[in-house]
Amino acid sequence: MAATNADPDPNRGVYAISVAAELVGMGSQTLRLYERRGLLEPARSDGGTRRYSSEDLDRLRRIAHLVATGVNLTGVAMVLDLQDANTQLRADLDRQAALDS
Amino acid sequence: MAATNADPDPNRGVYAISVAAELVGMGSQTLRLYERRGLLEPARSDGGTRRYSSEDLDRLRRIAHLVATGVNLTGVAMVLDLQDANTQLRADLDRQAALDS
DNA sequence: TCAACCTTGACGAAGCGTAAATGTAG
DNA sequence: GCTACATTTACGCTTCGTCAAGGTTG
Repeated sequence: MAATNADPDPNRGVYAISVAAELVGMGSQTLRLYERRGLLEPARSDGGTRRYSSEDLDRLRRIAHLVATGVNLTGVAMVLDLQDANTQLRADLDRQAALDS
Repeated sequence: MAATNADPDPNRGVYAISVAAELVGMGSQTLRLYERRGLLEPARSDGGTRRYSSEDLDRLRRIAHLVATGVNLTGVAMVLDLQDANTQLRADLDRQAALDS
């Protein structure tokens, strides 16, 4: 199979807060607020500066969509968990169905 | 199998708004608000008076729990749908697993 | 060195629950 | 006829997003 380890550039997809905020269309303060509410936990540098990964950005985009719909932050956390559980269940079901083919 | 049709008392489990509110521990105005936000649609009498069924009360209790957790009404609607979908998926998965026994 | 980061506190806007006013159903 | 229902409007309280102040990281 193809190599999936040993990323040649470990800094790829790692962004400072202002860049991450720009990429997802939010303000930096908003990203800090979401973290304080437990919606996200970006990595930190040794000095304490936040480092956003590509996965963090994906999650922020999902959060943005829910917030735009009118869901508050407590609801966002719950909806994200339920959506993930739902996705996992569908995958399990597909795998089970394949056994019965 | 046992008879599940032909309910001998079709009014069983049908309540006026003040009774329903008391049973679920809310105010009547709150029930009207939830209806206006699309969380619930109780039946109406010919004159327009709301009639809450036992299923309506169950749903109201689920709503109460989510609201107490801090989810707003937009989020409540979404969470209820996701929970129901989740429950359905688990049932499907159990049924599929039984075929592979 | 200085721009971008950090935290904390404060403020306006919107949503939620409740109460008041007025009229109708049972 | 009188109580409980209906709807609409208005009012406090909380949450969310943003800004400002003051200090630290890179």
